[in-house]
Amino acid sequence: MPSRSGMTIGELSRRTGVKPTTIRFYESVGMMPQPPRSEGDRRLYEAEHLERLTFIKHGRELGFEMDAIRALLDLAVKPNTPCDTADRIAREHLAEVEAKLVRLGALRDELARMVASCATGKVATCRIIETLADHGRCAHAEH
Amino acid sequence: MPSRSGMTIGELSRRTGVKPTTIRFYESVGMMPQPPRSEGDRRLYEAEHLERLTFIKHGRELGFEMDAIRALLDLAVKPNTPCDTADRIAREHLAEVEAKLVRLGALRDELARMVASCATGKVATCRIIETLADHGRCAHAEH
DNA sequence: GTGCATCCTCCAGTGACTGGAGGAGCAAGC
DNA sequence: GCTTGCTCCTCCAGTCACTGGAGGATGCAC
Repeated sequence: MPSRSGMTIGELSRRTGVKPTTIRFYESVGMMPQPPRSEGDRRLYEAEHLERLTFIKHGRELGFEMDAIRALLDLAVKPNTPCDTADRIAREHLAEVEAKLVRLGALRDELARMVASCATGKVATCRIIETLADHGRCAHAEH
Repeated sequence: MPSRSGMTIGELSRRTGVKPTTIRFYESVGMMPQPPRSEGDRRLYEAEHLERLTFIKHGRELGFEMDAIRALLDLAVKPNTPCDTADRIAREHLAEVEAKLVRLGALRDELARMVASCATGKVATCRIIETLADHGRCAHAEH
């Protein structure tokens, strides 16, 4: 079954939610292959491109860096290698995400505290400014 | 009480944990003032610079964008204005942070699920690759 | 006076895009 | 056939918040 038509970059964009400029960018950095072109020099994409772009998009949404996604894509196309590498990449990323969650949680508490204690008075007594200026008054974990 | 000596950029760096290059960068974009120089053209910082840089650093750690910090710094130096603006900035940021926390939590769950379900077999049966490739199998909230 | 650390400026690079200029292709309506 | 308006093309510059290197000057201890 040969490809009947292929979709334009706009259609691929609509189906994946990735902007045309970004798709072209992915092509330019080798994350997406150069697709065949129409007579009028337009990119024509097939289902395989849709899949690959979905993979990339999903990876980016999960916060993977492009290098990590590249590695995962390499693995994805040779299905008989053991998946230790994919596992390691995901595990490392999970650790990072968990650390970030802790940080961000502390951050939210600090901000909530700041907002709550601002009695909408003058800046001179505003805790938001104080909290940022004064280290001693800071409830943030990492100093 | 006039300033006795002033510290070098290296010392300021050590005390704040902000790299010299970054301090110079902050100066170049107007976030930090141009400090007086020594005879040998070195930057000499005083306590006020330490405070301001701490303010900036703290703001960045809390995830404020540089424009927001600039706005807060402007407020901080004129203490008689009402702090509605500072309050608004913090409130907006708090909302963003809370949204981010939710997203990141979902992400962690997804990643944990991915890692847990990888039976260290072959890539062909590895859920990490699957999860990234296949939209249907995805537990992630935003599609 | 001789190392060596620190400092200086300037400039280019990073990641992951984004947007604009300037032009060509294409489909629909008149 | 012609015009309108959208999509597409390439190329290039800009974004944010830094980071790092080149090439040279300064400062200080031994």
